Amino acid sequence: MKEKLVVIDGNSILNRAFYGIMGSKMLMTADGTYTNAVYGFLAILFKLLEEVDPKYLVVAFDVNKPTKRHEMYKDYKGTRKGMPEELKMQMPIIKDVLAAMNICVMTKEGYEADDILGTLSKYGEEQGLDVILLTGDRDSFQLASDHTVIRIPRTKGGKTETDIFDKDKIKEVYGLLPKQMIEVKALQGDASDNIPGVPGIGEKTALTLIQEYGSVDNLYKDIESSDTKIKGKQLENLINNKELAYLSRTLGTIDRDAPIEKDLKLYEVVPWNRKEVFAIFKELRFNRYIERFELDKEVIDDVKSKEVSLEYSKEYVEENEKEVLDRILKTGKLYYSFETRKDDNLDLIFFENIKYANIYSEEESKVYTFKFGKELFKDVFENKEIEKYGCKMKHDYILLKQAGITMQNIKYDISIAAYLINSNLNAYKVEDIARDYLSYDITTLDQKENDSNVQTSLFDEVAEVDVPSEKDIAKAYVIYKSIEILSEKLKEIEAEKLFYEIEMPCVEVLADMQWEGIFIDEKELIKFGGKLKKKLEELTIDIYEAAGEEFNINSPKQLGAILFEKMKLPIMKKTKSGYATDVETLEKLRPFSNIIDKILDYRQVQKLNSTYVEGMIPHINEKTGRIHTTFHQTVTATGRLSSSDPNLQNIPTRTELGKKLRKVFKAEDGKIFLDADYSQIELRVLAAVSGDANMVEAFKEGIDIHTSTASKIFDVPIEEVSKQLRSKAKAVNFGIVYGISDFGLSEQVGINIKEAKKYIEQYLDKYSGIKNYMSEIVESTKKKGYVSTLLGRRRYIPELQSSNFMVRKFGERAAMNTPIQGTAADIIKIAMVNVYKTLKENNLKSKIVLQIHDELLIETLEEEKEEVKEILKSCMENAIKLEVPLNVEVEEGKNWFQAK
DNA sequence: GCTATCACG
DNA sequence: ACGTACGTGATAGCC
Repeated sequence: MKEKLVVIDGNSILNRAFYGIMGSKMLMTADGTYTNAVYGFLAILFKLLEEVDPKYLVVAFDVNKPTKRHEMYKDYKGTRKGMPEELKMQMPIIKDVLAAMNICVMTKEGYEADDILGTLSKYGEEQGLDVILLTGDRDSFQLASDHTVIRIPRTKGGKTETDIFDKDKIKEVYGLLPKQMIEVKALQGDASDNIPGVPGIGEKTALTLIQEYGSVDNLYKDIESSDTKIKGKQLENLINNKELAYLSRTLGTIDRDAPIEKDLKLYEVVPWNRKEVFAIFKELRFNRYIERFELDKEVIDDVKSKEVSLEYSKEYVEENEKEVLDRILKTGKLYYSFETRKDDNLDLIFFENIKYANIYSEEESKVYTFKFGKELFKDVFENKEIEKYGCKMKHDYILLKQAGITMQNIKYDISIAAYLINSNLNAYKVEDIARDYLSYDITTLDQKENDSNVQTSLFDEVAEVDVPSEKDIAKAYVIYKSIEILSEKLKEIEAEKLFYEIEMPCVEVLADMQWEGIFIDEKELIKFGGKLKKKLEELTIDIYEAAGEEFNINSPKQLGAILFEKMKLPIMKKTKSGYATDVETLEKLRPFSNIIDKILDYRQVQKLNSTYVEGMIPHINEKTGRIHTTFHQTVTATGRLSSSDPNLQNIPTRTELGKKLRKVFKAEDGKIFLDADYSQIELRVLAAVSGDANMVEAFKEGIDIHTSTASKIFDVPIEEVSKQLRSKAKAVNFGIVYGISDFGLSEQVGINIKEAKKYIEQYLDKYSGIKNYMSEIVESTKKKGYVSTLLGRRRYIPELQSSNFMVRKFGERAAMNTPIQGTAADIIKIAMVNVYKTLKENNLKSKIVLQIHDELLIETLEEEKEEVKEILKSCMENAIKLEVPLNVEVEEGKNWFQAK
């Protein structure tokens, strides 16, 4: 076997990686440094190294200066936009990484990476090597030969694979020799490099011509002879643009004799400088790669020196605690972090309590650690005059509540600030913020501490050390230190009002909701579960009988085998791993067998039982008998809340059976639920932000919006809108909010794409304001990189910069949807804050229990009921002044089912 | 840990 | 021509 030389077109691959990576969420550090291209580049590189295991490896880059091609043709690459900033900033990073990996990086002034590929492949062949060129650029096909293949990566569902093009493959695809690809390009040109080619000749024609004539020379020989077959416009174009064709051929020809350093020794693959690679990966947060190559093992000692110069001192306060505390708090500002311990005996929500309180003194640049005690801290945390600065303060609020303390003046939560700055990240812990905004790594602080502890305990067998955690101490400092930067950024993006007036007040509201929880009748729930289980047994028997054998109905794989292999039902749709068996697919199979009905029933009942009965029971708090869901304020990209453990924002309501579950969510004895719902909030927001006259008017007039839409797009009078038409219009309205596609609408409504397209055209015709709004929002998002809600909440949409059609389209839909969903989220948050405040001010005992995006569930007393109804309606409807009225309906009931 | 499915707005 | 509605979280199966 021959030795192998791999040459990579660095620019091309980096570019691919930049645009190709879907989960761009995780690939940007919070301070705006993008890392996705570097990450993707490495993914592709590692994969290749694994597959090919080359002896020699070179990564070639373009030089950011004009090349000889520019001299020949001043408009060369003239249409190319500059690299987006997000990609440009990754250029030096990848070079650092490659340097640390001791990989040969090659550039040559006046030449492009392509030319280096060409030259090295020639040289490699001469040296008797097999050459593999890795690039995203199909121009390189001209370089293929018996000993040179081209690999083009493609991302497929997060996995990177490469298509291999050798001489034969090119013959197969294009019917041409590699060298002839140059000839094709001479005629076709290349839009991305602004190589002109012959006007009027595209890929198809160019291919056909070269297949027929072999080369540009031969083609013109034929044209210039008398009996050419080519005629008409095409002939004219060819004749008139002969020079362009030859210029394009020259421009498109890769130089195989660039004056670069040819020395195999330089290209040899050698071990990495692992410490350096580790340091870079650590900074880039490439933990996957660190683990994969076990980079952390040997380097842990080295990091210590590189890491953190946290500029604070610390002190454990053992006496005169009160005085020390008072002295620190003279500023009226409390920067704190808690260290907690597990606590099985705890009678409330969490199984942990506060062990130490770390408090940062700005004046002394010092973190004081106090043993936590209610006596010492109650006054401090309940003092409304002292501003509290922390991280994840909802959590702290509940920890304090468990100690009998109700935190007041929750002023500044850095996780919330970081979320507003970039809502795309998936963690906003102190550690994350320290890393992203201060370049500190505080995650290893205790490890180091432990290491030294272990050593001492060798001598002292029962050295049960219980010293305060270094990491938790550092947190108090980080909270103080990061606020400067976070606040500056908040100001920069004009999100201060959103932060101080909506999100921060919301922290207490949510904390209180979580603390109060919602009552659930466990007995009744279990009874309901019993019924479901019985039903499941019956259905199971029926299904087994219909199938002729027993199998696991819950396994899509086994179910697929039964339906499509054994029973030979028609296959409508496939998934990656087998047959699709989702509801829509099964619905279509209904006519073929009565097993389908049973399976659909089974699925529904199984879902209810497993998720909502069995899944709910462990969440019933032993002491309170209530469910304390966790509301998340920093999860969604749009600004909505989310709920987990359990998720109480997706309790069934769409089916009769599922709805019954809501009966077990009850108001306490003597109390009653109020359920307040915004009607059509998203469409109203759409009307308002787009200012579309027709839609605004419909809402002002109080006409049913779907009926109104139906009348508009189907061109029938309002009175004559049938149920069917209304329901179709409703789907269109929904579609619009989601960033409509004809395909999506056709799937939803069950019509063909053409018809769906017609509906949409009609819609955008009648609602021209919405049409304009949608195209403007996409444009501005593309330009700015983010969209904003009415209240200035930002969402970055890097997908919009993608060259991948699918990814970009997704970005467009997200850009259209976010201002709508996000503004609605802003509005209900304002409403919640106002409701909470008003209830409190009026000394009412009512509590907000749940928020379900456009709905608030309140637990109230009979005697407060009417007053609270008024408060709800007024706070919610007047949360914001829009071009259209907001409409809220309030229902009441003993349980959630009734109140809905 | 990933995939498929399905619950909600 | 690309393949397609937006935003979430939980469960089960399977590797």
